[in-house]
Amino acid sequence: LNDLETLREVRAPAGFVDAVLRRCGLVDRYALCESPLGSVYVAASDDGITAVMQAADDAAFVAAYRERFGRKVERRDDLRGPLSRALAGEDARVDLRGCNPFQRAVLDVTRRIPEGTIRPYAWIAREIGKPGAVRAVGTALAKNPVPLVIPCHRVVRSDGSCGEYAFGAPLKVSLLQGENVDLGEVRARMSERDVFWSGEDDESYCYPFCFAARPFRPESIRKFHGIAEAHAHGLTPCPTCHPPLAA
DNA sequence: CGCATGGCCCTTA
DNA sequence: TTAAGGGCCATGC
Repeated sequence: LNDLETLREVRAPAGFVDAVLRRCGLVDRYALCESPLGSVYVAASDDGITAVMQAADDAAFVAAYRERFGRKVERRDDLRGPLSRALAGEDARVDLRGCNPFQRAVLDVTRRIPEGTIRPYAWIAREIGKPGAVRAVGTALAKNPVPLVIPCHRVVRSDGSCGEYAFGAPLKVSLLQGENVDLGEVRARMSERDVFWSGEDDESYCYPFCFAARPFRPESIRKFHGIAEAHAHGLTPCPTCHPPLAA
């Protein structure tokens, strides 16, 4: 019964499901996969993906994995395809058992940031109900065990600058460029404080960085200084980027 | 603009 | 128990 329930919940590619459900002990499995960051080691347990790491070779990876997660991990090349698909953004299960509730909340929100989209650290903090914990959000993302799968590279500073990244800021920039995110434009948009945007026929107002949910056409953008002005036009907060409801 | 500073919250040693 | 320090932020020059 347990296995049936698990099977029902898994939304990962079929090959991955098979592998994950094949209970062959308490040892995690890994494969070397190609990614936008180059070759990376990706590991999984029965519950989902546990780690995405760079390492010099297999021995170094196995040692680093044991050091960080306290678990043994063995190579399984037949997982390469499924794990690669997960890296590419396909829906896959993730095993975050090593994360505390705060970290998990941060990662859960970060995971829902769509490709080609960015969000500020401060936005994540508000989303998890801890608007003051901005800095701690950065720390939590720094320890993201599954970068790319949980796209922490899409979290940037509130002024639109890129911010730090576990694999180095330059790689963060190129990942975003690969998703057609124009950081220059992002920066320009976010330079205006307390300004909210809406499209011509939209019923809601957004943070200016809400450009994936709402591809504003330049000629039809309406800008509001403060949300009171947006409310005066009968607009409601965007259900995706959740701008404030009241001042 | 760019830079420095104090503040903030959470984790770790 | 405490203190230090981080993928930050808002201010104030």
